[in-house]
Amino acid sequence: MQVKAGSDLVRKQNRAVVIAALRKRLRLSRTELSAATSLSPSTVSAITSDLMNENVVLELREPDNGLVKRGRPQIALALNPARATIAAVELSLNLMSVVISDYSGMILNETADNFNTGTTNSVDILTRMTSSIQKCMEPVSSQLSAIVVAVQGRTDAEGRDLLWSPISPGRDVQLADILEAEFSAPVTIANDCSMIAAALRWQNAERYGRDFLAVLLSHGIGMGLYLNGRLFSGTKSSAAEFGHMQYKADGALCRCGSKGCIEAYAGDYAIWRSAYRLPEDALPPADLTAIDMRQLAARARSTDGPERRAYKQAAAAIGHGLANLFALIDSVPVAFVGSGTAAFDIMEPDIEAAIRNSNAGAYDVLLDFDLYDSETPLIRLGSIMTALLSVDEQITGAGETIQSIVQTNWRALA
Amino acid sequence: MQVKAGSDLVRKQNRAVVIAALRKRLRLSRTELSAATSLSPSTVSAITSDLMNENVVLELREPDNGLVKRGRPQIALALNPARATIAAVELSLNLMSVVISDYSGMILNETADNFNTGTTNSVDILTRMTSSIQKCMEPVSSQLSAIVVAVQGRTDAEGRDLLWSPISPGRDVQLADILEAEFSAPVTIANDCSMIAAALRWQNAERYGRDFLAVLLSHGIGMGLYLNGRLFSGTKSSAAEFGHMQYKADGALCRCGSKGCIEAYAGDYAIWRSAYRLPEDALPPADLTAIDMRQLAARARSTDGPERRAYKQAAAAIGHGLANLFALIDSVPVAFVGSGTAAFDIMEPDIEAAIRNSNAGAYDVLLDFDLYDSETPLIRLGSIMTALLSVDEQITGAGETIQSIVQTNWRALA
DNA sequence: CCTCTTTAATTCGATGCTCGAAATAATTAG
DNA sequence: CTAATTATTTCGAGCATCGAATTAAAGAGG
Repeated sequence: MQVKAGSDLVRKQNRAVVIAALRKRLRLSRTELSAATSLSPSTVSAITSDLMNENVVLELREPDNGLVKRGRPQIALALNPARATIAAVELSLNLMSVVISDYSGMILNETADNFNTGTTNSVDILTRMTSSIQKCMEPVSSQLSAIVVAVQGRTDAEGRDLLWSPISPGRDVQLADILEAEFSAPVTIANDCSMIAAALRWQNAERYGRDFLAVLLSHGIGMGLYLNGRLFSGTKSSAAEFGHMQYKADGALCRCGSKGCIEAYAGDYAIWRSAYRLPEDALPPADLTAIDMRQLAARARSTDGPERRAYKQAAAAIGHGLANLFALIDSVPVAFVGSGTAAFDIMEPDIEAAIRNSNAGAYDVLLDFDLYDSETPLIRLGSIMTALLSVDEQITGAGETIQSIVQTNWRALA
Repeated sequence: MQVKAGSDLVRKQNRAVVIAALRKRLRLSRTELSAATSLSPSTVSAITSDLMNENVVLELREPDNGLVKRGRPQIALALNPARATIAAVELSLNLMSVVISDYSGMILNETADNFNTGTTNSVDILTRMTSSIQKCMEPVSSQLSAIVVAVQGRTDAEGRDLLWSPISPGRDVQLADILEAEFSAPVTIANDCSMIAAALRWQNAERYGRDFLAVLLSHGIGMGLYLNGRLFSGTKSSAAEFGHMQYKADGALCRCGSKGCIEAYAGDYAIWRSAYRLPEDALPPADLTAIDMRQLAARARSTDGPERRAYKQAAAAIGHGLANLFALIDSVPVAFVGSGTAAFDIMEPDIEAAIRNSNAGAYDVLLDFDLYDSETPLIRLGSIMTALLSVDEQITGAGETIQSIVQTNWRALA
């Protein structure tokens, strides 16, 4: 049920509003903050004065922005870069990368560690991760305030444990607990596709404001989904396992061990397997390169052979999944991300056909696709922003929540 | 982005908390309210005094509850039944029923109107609906404060238009606008399965608190879903069209016009069609009775013939849909509702098998099913509660929303 | 160089909210 | 009839926002 409110929560909320405005617009005077937040100048004054005492916000006096104006000049405020330091870790197939950023989002240092993730047990991965972070922090003389680990695979709903990952044999690894003990900073374990979606939203709030879908087309198939301006996740795990919705009962073998998953038709390895007419229950080697796939796509474009059929089947599987998803949430803009987008031209017609041919197609279905060929920068941006926003939360005084008094219309059953 | 807060919103929130407590527990003294809401006695005093002036709350002096205690006796407060009157309308196949309730939830009057919905156009249905409501309001000398119409079919996301319904040929009927003009009360058009879910949640908050699923097994297949304590709906429509997720590409013909929907295998008409080996693209007459279906189920139980195969196929389709849904949201408790539950014993093993055989089954999947044979009382309860809670919203001062300051963990990308 | 105008930011008093403590009200116990 | 007990209201303190008045810091102009 809803919970009581007090004036302290009002302050927290308005502090959060001010910080969010600065996070988004980088430098704002008090007057501009007042306009942006619709708080009165006096309130902005009070809040920013607090925040300056807490070293969260700085006055930038230096740069006369050029235009000379009548009247007292505005003093720009900005988030204090030195207020906090965060780490964004990406763990993907055979690669662990670490980025350190200050509170303003500026990157201070980065490292990459290549090793065979498939043959490394979870204890060793953790050891590598802590030492990577430590190494990356060496030139930075400060403590970490937040760590976000973006990982291919399924995490628990609270973002603490890595339940399963295709890149490593470990299961139920309590990453967050261990890293928190090591760095005494709050740690979040996030699904990589969630971070992609977070990045898109940050980059382009216009287009990816409330509802959209990011689909990662790569060795495997992943998804990040925003609904109502919130990242969607499962009740117990990160879920949103688009790639593991079932396309065909008792169908092709998937990396996850089940049969018939969408990924088992649309992942790089699946397209490869199908193009080379390998048996559906065989897992081909995991070391397909982007070049291999580009050659495959080229052959699919040039001749109507098994390669093209493989891509068409992949498209049908993806379209089937989207149709089913749209049956549940209605159609939303979709951003396809990753190396698989290089062959999107081959697949698009069949993806569209599958959607139009389903129930979703009976309504004014929106087929609004964007392509982003590389996922890495998005995962990085999403992780950094997630970490920074979690620091913002700590600063505004997290923990409690003001519930929405009045939820939209009849969705309100308290 | 988040929006600023002021002390007026604190009051609104706390009023809402007080009203919600009274709505749930019916009669509470100020002391008990203070304990239930964790507001101080002084604040409860101030708020209840306001609410009594607004005729929202009444003091109940009469009933000495029996137990004699030391000290000043508590005065029970309750919602004032006379404060508002609401109408709950159910529009289903060949039946339109209306219930009038007072602000305390007591039913004041009800009517039912049987007619052939399939051959009635939307204008006539609307005429019948307004006159039904008027007739039902005749003995009640008051104005309506809210109307909820529960209807089989797809509504728009704001609950205003009926986009499509299997029971009537009309499309995009602007029910809410027209009824609001007629009764000058806020109107919500809701999907019937959403109302079923709302009722279950109200009835049993213990079990159906945060996350659960209601699946209607009847002539068609519908779903109502709560996630995070909120009713789930699509971005543009009520969506959540479980029955119209695709089970087999290019499969059996569905009422909705598409092919291969879950409903086209698991709806009563589909089971019947399959049991009688009618062609998959034929729509059998829509007048199957519960008795017909019970006989079919009996035959399926007694002999291993086409009837049993029909039910097993229905179960596979339902299990497939649940598995795909669980891939997205993780497994949740499921309440199966409606006449189809009478044959649930035949289907359960195959439903379970389909789920376990999918990716969802690889995790600690929860198979937690409940049966409710009749949907009508649930739809009624859900509609009444939805209407009452919308009146509560009007009273607490709806419109504005205090956003959650701090959203859980990293789901926060503002 | 001094004053006026203009715009930014702060200060101050008013108002609204919750809360704790004290006061008041309405009972039973004896 | 008085004391004890429990419920509710009243009152002052504390905190937050806001509008108006004040102070601060520039450019414009003679």
